[in-house]
Amino acid sequence: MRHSGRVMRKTNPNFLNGVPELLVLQLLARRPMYGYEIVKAIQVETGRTLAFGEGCVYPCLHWLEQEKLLSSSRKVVAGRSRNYYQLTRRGGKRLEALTTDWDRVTAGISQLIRGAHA
Amino acid sequence: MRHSGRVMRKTNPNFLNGVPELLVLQLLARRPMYGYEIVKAIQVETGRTLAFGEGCVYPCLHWLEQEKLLSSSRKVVAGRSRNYYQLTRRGGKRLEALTTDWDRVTAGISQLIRGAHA
DNA sequence: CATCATACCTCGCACTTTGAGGTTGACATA
DNA sequence: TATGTCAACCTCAAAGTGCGAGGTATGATG
Repeated sequence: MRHSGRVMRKTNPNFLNGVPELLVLQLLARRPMYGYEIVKAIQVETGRTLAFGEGCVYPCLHWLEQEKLLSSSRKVVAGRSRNYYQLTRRGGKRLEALTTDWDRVTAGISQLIRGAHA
Repeated sequence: MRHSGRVMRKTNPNFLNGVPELLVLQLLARRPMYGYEIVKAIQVETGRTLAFGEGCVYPCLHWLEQEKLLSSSRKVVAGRSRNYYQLTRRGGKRLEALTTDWDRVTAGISQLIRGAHA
């Protein structure tokens, strides 16, 4: 992910890296969530396979918001202040694109692993 | 991949990174190949989805050999000097492990993407 | 003989994640 | 009321990774 406002990668899609971005967008497509919640959700919903730390997720959220893929709103729930993030329309499109990319990448790798009957 | 002889990562498996290592080992499990050939093979056999450059593959090969996961032997074919790499027994075990990891990771991510009916 | 493709290699840069740190406020318990 | 613990946010240095561009040398093609 280009936290520093860089360009899109040319050859390989941002994957094999940008996974956190995909997961965050996917989770937020279901319902608005706040950062801390997302960190936990990634652990739980991947069956403990993945665990991206806060130091990864928070910067990711900030960058996504800056890019207008997410919008945020502070809410106080149960005496706690939370910053809820929500998918924008652009974010939705982005999610679609990333999901397609992910599918292509895994398909490609599977193809090679399975022995490439091509 | 730990080109600098580092330790295994604690949380997330080396994937979403170590993909090149997986692909290289997998290709060599089929038959011995030389570096340049591997670079091209990855492009072709993933259906142009992935393209790891020589600057990625060569260091990877060197590291794998150093770790005794591969062995190499120079051969002259068609007037060209080629360095053929071959999987060692250790390399085979490593490949099994990495494949398992890869399956777990993709399963985890798919689970989250598909909506986690857990 | 110039140019291209093969075949090997290395390095620096940019990017990403890790892991550990810090802050604030709520709530429990002793 | 002190202590601790969790929720919730945040940041940063360090380590890991791949990209892209560089470089060498040989053989084939025109």
